[in-house]
Amino acid sequence: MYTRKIPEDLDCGIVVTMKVLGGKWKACIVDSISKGVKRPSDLHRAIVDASPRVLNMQLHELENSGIVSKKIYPGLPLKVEYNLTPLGCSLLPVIEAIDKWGIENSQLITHLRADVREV
Amino acid sequence: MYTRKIPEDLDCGIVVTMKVLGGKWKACIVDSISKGVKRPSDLHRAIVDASPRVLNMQLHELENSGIVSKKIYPGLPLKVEYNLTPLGCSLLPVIEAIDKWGIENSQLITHLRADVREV
DNA sequence: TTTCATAGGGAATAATTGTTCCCTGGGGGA
DNA sequence: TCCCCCAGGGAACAATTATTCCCTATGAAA
Repeated sequence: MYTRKIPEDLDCGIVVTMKVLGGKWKACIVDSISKGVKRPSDLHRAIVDASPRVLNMQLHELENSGIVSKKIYPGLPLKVEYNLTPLGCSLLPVIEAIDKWGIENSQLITHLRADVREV
Repeated sequence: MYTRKIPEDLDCGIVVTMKVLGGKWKACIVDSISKGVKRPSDLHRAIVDASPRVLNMQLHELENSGIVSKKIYPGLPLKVEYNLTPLGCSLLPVIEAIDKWGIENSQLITHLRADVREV
């Protein structure tokens, strides 16, 4: 188990949401699941840029934040499915707002591409 | 200058927005500025948990993403003021959605406090 | 004249997060 | 039998991000 060394205050809504959604691919995962991509292997194929390992870890974190639920179908071949919980669904408008802004402004920040943080 | 080693694809709106808003305190900074806390020293006092150094760095990054603009008043004593640009204002609904979700659900995830990432 | 406030940067280091590589174990096709 | 599918974890390491400490400079107050 890993224990944070630096405490976080969860007074601020922003910090709370970011804690749940802050991982590199979490919002993408939730988004994909909401669009019907529910099985781990499908998610891997849908989000190619994410390494499979992180995807699994972040799925697990989302599960234990109560955002997604995991359903294991008995029998072989193995079948696992992730679904949004009601709490997860309540995140959708937030994610949509984030996605929308990004799409609308993707040109504006093209110059931010790789190597900013200069000076 | 720092150059990312791992490329990012900016095709996904979520990734774009997170690039702009992803720093630990950026959303809080934008939020504060929108509420009238515009001078660096006031921001430091408003967001106590952030170390002053990061606050400066993130302000600078926000500036060069075009989210905030910096106004330097000539003369002494020194006076600097940050304001939201129109682009920055367009982020407000997004931030508000994030904040709202977090506030509404802060109790639900209290058990996520410090030490998750178990197993 | 020491101390505080203003605004901020450099450098080193710590903390966090993500990646890579490799392994478990069973089913099924060539 | 060899290889790929499924679902997933351990360990070590690389990359990123944040913190800490200490520095610049000027004005004003104690």
